[in-house]
Amino acid sequence: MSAKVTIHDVARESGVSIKTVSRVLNREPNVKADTRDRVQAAVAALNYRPNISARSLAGSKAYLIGVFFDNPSPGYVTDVQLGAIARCRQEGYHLIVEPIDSTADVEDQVAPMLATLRMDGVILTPPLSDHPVVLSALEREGVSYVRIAPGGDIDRAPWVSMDDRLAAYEMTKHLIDLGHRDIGFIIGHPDHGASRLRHQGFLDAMRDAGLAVRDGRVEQGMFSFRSGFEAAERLLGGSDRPTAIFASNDDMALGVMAVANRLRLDVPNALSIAGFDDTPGARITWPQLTTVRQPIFAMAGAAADMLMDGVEREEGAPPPSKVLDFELVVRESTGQAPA
Amino acid sequence: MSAKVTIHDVARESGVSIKTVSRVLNREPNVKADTRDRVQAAVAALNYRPNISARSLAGSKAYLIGVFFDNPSPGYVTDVQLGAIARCRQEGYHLIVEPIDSTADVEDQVAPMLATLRMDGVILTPPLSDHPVVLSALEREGVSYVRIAPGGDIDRAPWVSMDDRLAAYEMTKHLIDLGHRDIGFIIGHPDHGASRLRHQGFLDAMRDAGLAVRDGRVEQGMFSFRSGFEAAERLLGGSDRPTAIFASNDDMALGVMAVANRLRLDVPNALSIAGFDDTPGARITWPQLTTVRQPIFAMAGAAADMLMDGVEREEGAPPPSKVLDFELVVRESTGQAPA
DNA sequence: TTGATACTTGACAGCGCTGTCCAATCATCG
DNA sequence: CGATGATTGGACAGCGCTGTCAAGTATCAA
Repeated sequence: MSAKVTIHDVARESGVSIKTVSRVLNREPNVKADTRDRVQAAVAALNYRPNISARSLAGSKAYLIGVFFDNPSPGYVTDVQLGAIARCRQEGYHLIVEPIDSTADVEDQVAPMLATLRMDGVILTPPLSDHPVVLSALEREGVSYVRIAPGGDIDRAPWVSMDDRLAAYEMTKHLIDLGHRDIGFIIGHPDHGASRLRHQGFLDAMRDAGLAVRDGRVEQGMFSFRSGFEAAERLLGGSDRPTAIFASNDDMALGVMAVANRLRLDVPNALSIAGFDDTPGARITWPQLTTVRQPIFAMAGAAADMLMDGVEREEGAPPPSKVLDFELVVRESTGQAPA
Repeated sequence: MSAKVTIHDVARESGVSIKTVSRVLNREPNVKADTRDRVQAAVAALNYRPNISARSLAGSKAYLIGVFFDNPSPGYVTDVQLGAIARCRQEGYHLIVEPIDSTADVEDQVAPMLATLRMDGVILTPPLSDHPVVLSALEREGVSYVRIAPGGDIDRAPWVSMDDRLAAYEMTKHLIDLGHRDIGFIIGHPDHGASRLRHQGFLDAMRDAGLAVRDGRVEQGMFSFRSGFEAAERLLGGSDRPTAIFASNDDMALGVMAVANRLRLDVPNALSIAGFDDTPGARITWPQLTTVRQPIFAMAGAAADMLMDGVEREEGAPPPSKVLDFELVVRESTGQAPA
């Protein structure tokens, strides 16, 4: 193990006090350019890295950002992590991941962890973005947080999102443009705020096109493959079936695809299927899924940025927020409506 | 923000010195039961949590375990994280995730991170388990690590694994028992140690059954859906095709499934398909995939345990290791060979 | 030249905890 | 009953860094 280089070594090497080294490290103003250069040279020469524990003990920053998730879609979680880390690395921050089991006592999981590890901030992923106990625990402990894709109570804290309603609207419009008139819809998990928005987007698009949503054409799902499968069985079970089904996420769309395969319905010629999220699974099927690409990577990066900037919110002003662009990904699972 | 409770508060509350509180916290011996109880009562009453930065600065433990991964299958990574965390929570440890991009300069990514954050240990997932630069960086910095499913150089450091060869052997045997004689195989990514072992298991089973592996029946894949798809096109392209295909992971098996669908080959009646890993995708298809369930969750947990125990290896003795059981998951994608 | 006003730098005191070392207390035995 | 060793508790010194505050130095107008 290489002997630990400390700030004292750097100070000695460059002939200044440790405080000045600290100033250079933290990019504080009021250091002569010449001094700064000498210190930086010493840092490089000794290959010095500040110790994060000492920094966080002495100072106010912990250089640690948490990511909380619950019962995650693996692809989503991984994307969030990658997006957040990409930003954190540049600033010397690290990412702590904390799965939360919201079927157990959430308070018991969150409170101790916040007390032991004073994180600079936490990124909340759905459905935790809307979990009241998590939010209040964070607030009580004074840990700032950013919500990804919150479903409501938008003025409570900073958030990053995309326009789920608009995305669902455009996907529905895509289907309508292909000639579909009778479209089925599968709602997402009721705990996820996005579910409502996507449903609304679907309804709005249908209304704006002057199309009726027929009875029994909207099914409740849970964002899981199985729930999509079961919803599709109900939707496609009789002889009177819709010509297209729009599922609120890819997993459920894949469930629909499985039912279609089983019923020997040709996708997309007999039935068009659309998903939402563009998870890896969307490409791991044939035909590949038409879906909406969420800017998850970018959303997480933006959330990390907000946390690291540590912008103080002014009294009365709305919290900072950011809406990123989605992208309609049209692949082979949607096509012209049958005549 | 609730005022911070420190070890001094607990000491005052329970009428002992801070050192004694520290002893109780760290389960050190030589504290009278009575004293221990008083301290624990005070800890509970004040809702005290030791500050992790102070602990790691003063002591030798950091209470931080790293998980390194590269270009991960999201399901795999998530499973590893969940498995590791389950153990870490009990001991008050936290998990730091660090994606490594092995197409860039690995040294530049690993060295600074190890220096700033003195982790107690690192869990390496494939293909990083076999990455020479990562291993030597870790060794140079004196950070202990556990490799998950290493492909070779087994005596270098502790590891956790399953018997990939045997699992592939048994899956092949399952196919043979169903009457298949002409079986195709798709090899995994050459950088993953497991690829070789799975291939070997396949060959061994064929040999033991007295079956020949025909020319052109073994294709190289890259563990991706696309590579499986392309391999399957070659395998199934002509009229002379195998009756079963065993892909080295699920993603590739799904690729095979897609080709089969496109060619209107009935699975499993005309073609049996087997995968490996039991990723979520294995169930997100129809028919569902026969595959091998890797005990990823358990392997990660075991790795975390090894790290937290911090067992010192004796000179000359082989490093600790653990081989966990796999499980053959027979679902609908494999069936009797056609007559 | 002088005082006022920047700008730079450093001394020092902790942050909250553990490791070391010593003192006090207790049990046990010849 | 004193001596011996084991058990238990506490004082104290940092771990490596940042925040505070004050001192030193350069700059400029009067």
